[in-house]
Amino acid sequence: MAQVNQDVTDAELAVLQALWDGEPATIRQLSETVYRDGGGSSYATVQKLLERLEAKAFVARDRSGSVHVFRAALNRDELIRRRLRAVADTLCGGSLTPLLTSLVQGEPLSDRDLRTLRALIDDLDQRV
Amino acid sequence: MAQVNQDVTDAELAVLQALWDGEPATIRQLSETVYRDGGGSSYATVQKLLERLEAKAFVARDRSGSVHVFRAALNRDELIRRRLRAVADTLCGGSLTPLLTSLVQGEPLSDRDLRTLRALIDDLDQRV
DNA sequence: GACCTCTCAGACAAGTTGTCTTACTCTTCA
DNA sequence: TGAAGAGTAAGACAACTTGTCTGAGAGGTC
Repeated sequence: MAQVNQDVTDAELAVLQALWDGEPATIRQLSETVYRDGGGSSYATVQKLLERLEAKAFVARDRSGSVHVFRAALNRDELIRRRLRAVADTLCGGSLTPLLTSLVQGEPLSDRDLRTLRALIDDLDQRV
Repeated sequence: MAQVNQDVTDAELAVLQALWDGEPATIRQLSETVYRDGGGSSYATVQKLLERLEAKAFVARDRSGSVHVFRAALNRDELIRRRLRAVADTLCGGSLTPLLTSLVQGEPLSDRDLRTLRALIDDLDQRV
């Protein structure tokens, strides 16, 4: 099985962001959003990026109309989770706990963040 | 300013891991650790990887002896933090909070993790 | 002074990534 | 009906990254 790189590159991410905001959209709409400043073949570039994103199943393409319509098949939270897992896999033997402690200890959290976090944990406790 | 890629590649990480375990070490020692299975020019490979790591200030080189000795200038926790920050920057506008909530909500945490986390937060609360 | 082990500098192929070109297919409408 | 315009499909391309390797030269040691 030809293993494609299961992540999103910068240019691909720009297209995804546009889909997260406006979806669903055609290539033309996306190329106008992403490459606002014009620039010759931006259409073809977006087309290629969408093709690659589709190959990774990160966008879905509706071929039913005469003009294809694209929508994101991966939302921001899923992408975050994917990248966190990648960090855990390469640096923590797959465990997510070190990431948690790093986040809580490392950077100073605002009161608001602390409260949110505590609420989340209380919630989890209840559910047990 | 020629911006070097401020991350660690897979091969570089293998060398770093060896330094985290055994440090400090010479190129020869490292190449024997990292490329246990032998393989011709592993020495030169490790040498190049260390050169690149040094350029990024992720390892420090002691040139005082006739044989250079290397040690890690970046530990695992710092690398974790760096990667988390990269995720936050590209996907959350720099905020780390979405990462936290993703971790707490996304994957089921063990009782042990929950307790650790709660203790960490209590600790932070006290300090305020 | 021959030999060994270093360091240093750079070459290299393979892969990735962003962009562009070309060829072809559909619609649409005069 | 058929020419024009807009779309899709496929692949070429340069620039860059990454892992590996080569060759030249320096410095000990016996």
